[in-house]
Amino acid sequence: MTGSTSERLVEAAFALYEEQGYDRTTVDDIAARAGVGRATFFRIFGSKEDVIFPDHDVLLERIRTRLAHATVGTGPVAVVEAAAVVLDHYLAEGDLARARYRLTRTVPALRHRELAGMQRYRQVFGEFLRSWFAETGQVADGDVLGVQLRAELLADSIVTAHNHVLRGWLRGETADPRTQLRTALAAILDLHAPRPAEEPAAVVVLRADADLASVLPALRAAVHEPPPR
Amino acid sequence: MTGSTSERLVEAAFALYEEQGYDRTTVDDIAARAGVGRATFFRIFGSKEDVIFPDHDVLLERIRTRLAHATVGTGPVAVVEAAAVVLDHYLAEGDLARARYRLTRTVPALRHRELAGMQRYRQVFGEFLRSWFAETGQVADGDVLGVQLRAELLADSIVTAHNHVLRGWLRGETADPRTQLRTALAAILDLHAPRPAEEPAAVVVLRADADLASVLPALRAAVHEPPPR
DNA sequence: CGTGTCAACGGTACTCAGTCTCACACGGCC
DNA sequence: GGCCGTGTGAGACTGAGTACCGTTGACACG
Repeated sequence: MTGSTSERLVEAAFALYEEQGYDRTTVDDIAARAGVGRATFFRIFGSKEDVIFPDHDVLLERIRTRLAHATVGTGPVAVVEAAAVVLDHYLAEGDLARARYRLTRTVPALRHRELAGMQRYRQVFGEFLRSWFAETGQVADGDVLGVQLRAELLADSIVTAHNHVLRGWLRGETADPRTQLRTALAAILDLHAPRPAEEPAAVVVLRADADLASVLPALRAAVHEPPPR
Repeated sequence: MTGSTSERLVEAAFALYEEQGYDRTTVDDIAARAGVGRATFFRIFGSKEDVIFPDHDVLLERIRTRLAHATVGTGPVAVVEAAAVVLDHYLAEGDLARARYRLTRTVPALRHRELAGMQRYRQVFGEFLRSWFAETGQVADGDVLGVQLRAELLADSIVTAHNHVLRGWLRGETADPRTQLRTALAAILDLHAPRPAEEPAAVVVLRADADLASVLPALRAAVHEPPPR
């Protein structure tokens, strides 16, 4: 037997779901194929559906920490990179992600579970954006939509854009999903940006794989420097 | 016994879910309280969760017919009224909608079912918007986001705005939810409307995988140089 | 070396959602 | 009367998910 118990269960589940279909596969089948007891399956994965999904808790925590490091001026950067964290995870999964895609398209129960998972990402982004809008005054006090709704709307867009790009890659239609996501998110952030725009505005999205704090001073300096004549 | 079998089952289900909790209520309990057999329950409602939700199929069909009557110029009007159809349905439910709200906030299984229901509305709006965008040329051919994604984004916003207004009313915070929905949707449609004239704005997406210094020239150029007219 | 502890696992019994089948009652309809 | 479609109740059955118990094995500590 290779791999941990958890890995063997995941492999067995994916294999059986694809071979004989989700409905015709029992948890007993999966456990037997992985060489463990049925109880062990339910100890590791709470349900028959959870086996095929990534560990959302881990992913959400990574997003939260990335967003928590955002300062007043770097909200958009943090959002883009947080979304990129999730995308990168799926890209790294490769065939596993593709197999999951085939299943979620076919089995309603799995599609619903995926929806429930996505909602948690919306909430995390939404909560961040709500406080960010409030702190930075991005949304005026007398705004028609209000801070709460504007945060929800943008959070929806972020998640939807991510899923759109991801699906494109899963279908093999996208060569460079990472830049596609960044481009899309830049356009979306521009769409949601405050619109007293008579001034020429610039939305700059950077990828700071290294320490963000170390980049910020240089970035500020670069922006505030007089242009070379 | 008053009302049809279906109505009695709904009443019994709501009552028992609130009295003793969703998990501690069995379908047998509901059927017994309504004075019918267990099989009858599953004939009318497919599952234990479906009892408390409105008939989405009917509602979706109403939306589809309303959207189908839209001409090239009346897209936004159709969208607003289609959303209003749904809102009006919930408003007419009154206390029933409020009871459902209490349950969906509390019980995860019901929250997930609600999410699955909402997705269908997103799809209906999304499909309409996609063809409407394509037919009217609302979205340019060389658009960064593309017709498909733009339709998804706007569909998300419509559903989210609806839910936002509805929740506000369910919590007793809103006096006039109908006009509030129309106001919000107007603002959202404006947000997603094609930008009239190309204002001097620069969206710059950079990858700073390497040294920041190597990127700075491009950054300065983007920030300070006037955009090509 | 013996012994306590703790975590992971297997096994089993139980509840209950959901499906299916069969039998029965009721109402038209010829 | 006989016939048929429909709605219903009853009961059997599968399988997910939970709870509990006993076992094993690793790892200390004496």
